[in-house]
Amino acid sequence: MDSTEATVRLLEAAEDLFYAHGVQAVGMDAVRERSGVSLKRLYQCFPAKNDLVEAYLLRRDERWRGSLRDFVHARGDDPLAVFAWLKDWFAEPGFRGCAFINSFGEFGEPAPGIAAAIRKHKDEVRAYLRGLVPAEGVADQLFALVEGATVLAAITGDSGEADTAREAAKVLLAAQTESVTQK
Amino acid sequence: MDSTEATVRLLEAAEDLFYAHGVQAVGMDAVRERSGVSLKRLYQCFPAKNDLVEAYLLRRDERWRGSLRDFVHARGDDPLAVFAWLKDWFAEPGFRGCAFINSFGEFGEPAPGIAAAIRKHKDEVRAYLRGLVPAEGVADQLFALVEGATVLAAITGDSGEADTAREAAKVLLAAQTESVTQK
DNA sequence: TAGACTAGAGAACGTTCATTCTCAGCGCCA
DNA sequence: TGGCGCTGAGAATGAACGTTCTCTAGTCTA
Repeated sequence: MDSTEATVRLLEAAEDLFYAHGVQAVGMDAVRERSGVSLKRLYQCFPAKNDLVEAYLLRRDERWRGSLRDFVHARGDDPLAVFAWLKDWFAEPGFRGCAFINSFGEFGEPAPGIAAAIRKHKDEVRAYLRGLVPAEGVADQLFALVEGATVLAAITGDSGEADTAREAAKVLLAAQTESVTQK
Repeated sequence: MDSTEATVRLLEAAEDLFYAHGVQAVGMDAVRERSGVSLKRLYQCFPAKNDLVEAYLLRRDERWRGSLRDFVHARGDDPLAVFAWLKDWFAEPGFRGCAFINSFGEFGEPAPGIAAAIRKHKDEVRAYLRGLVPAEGVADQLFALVEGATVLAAITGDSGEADTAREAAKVLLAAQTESVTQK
């Protein structure tokens, strides 16, 4: 096993474990066991746990947004498709809310790299929604709905939160169209 | 110092510390130091840290909702006042997001009492909003906005998220009125 | 084939922290 | 006054865990 394969296996193990149980609850030994990579190699690839956490977040950000983007793009970049994607996500077996919000909660004073990764994710999602919705204000409103629905679905375990948010988004998008038409 | 005063001082210290730094980052010794209550007494009042955490959450829930309720009631129970209150909250010096969402993130598998306290808080807030807004669907939409704005304000540090959510709420409430009027 | 480097397995170290124990002091009741 | 029980201070315990170290064995090169 070369170093790049070890890195990938570590990141996959870390994502599974960190997302499922929380970062603090998972020891480096658990990552070693699940990845099949020795501790020595682990610390060669990631000199400290914080580095692994940061890499986990950056990787998850890419994959999460990629999945959303592909799904929505296949539906003609309809902003409402975002909420259909959310509903699928909420209903997945291991769904435990937003990894970035959870990490934010876990670390009172996060290491700088971790804090940056969390903010980066939210910034990127916001930028993506702004690209999807002409009016910037409305994009930000949808963003708040997305975050709220995610948090509530995680806590209540009810994927129907996506439908509630979708209904709200529909009204907000229609109101935007009207105000544009009136001008 | 009798036992009830010790309990109050412990809860106040716990709230300050747990909210500011996260539950896991605060040791029982820090609670002892801040409260001025001896470790022995601490463990008499709360046999384990989880009990203290649970009591902290239940107490914070009461106080948080009380503050919101009073503020909104003083403004004629206008649902939009909720977002004015949020904005004030977001701008407070020590604001670090929703204690319940943060705790949810901290504990991958929370102790039963803690999980129950988190769910209770969200259930109570939802019920409160439903009392404030006639249409149940719209109340739930506002709830998602509240949660989303809180999470984003915590991560970005921008209390303006409250305004974004308020604008969205205004549109949603107006749309509700229209649909009622049309009937 | 000898020697140098490397990897893996797992022991070891040092720290943190929840929880419990010890001990000395002090009020309270006979 | 003399013991009894409770208290606070803080040491002790035991576990978890991030990180490093040791040792053994294999592999590649000259």
